[in-house]
Amino acid sequence: MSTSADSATRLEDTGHRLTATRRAVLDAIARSPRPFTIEELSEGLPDIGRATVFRTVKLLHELDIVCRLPLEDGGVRYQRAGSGEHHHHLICGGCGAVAEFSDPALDDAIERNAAAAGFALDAHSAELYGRCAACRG
Amino acid sequence: MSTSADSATRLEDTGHRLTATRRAVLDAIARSPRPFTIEELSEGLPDIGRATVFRTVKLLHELDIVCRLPLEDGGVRYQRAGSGEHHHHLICGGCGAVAEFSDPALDDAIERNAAAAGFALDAHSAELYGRCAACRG
DNA sequence: GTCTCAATTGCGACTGCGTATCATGGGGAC
DNA sequence: GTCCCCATGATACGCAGTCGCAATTGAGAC
Repeated sequence: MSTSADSATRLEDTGHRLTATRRAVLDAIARSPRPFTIEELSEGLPDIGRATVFRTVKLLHELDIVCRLPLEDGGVRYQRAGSGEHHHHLICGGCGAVAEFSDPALDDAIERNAAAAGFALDAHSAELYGRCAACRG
Repeated sequence: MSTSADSATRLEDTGHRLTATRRAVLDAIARSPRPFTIEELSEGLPDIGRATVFRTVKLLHELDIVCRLPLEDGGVRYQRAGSGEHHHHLICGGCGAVAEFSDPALDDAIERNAAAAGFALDAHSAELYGRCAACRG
């Protein structure tokens, strides 16, 4: 699990300033128990401008400190990146919980299909939507 | 390959009216050689209101007549649904070409991971981003 | 410490995509 | 033809995200 302090280090290591504002955003993200929207994050940080929250989350996404979750309805939420490793998401439509998983077989299948079509793969996304065990009860 | 006429039939079969406006939208989509944005479609149909184009494409998407392509940059394009069967997309970042493929191994991997996490799967998406053979030349 | 300068911030205006409202028009069952 | 209701167009609106710019601030140089 990456901490707010780890993320701060990553920011500095990549040549970005570690400002009080960014610390506050990182802490708010670290405290968030579940995937958040920019709006929610911004509400919890009333002294920080909305544009800055957008800019900061965008930066954190570029640094793989947070990951972006495209939702089934077209909306977007963000979440701390667990390990930094490549992974996919299972998103519960009931409670919004997100589980991460990685599976070499899945990645293999993706690469095989890209190669078969003559594509050089840059990136891919795979999101699974359903109901978690708790929401099926 | 589904045609504009097939789509018209599907519209009527599902209890929707086949109006001149909808025919025009279906024809414009059938004529589109590559994935289109609502904006592009609307430009080609100057006599049809923008809201109507949005409404019509949304309806066609619900009927699986067109499919929605989320792009790497967060944008969205649409495309005639090829077969109506379940499939995934390879999207070229160079020329915008989209190739469809389906792969039971990929779907198996997805279902296996959902089951392992205790999720009941409703839907999933898998988009692959890269460069097609022509754009790599 | 303090100087300095580029990175960062906040504000507010702005853009773009998509939706809601509502009066008008047109399809098709009868 | 009549009637009802779906579909349409125009426009206003809402929302997410970005831009421009002036003011602020971090952090290395000294």
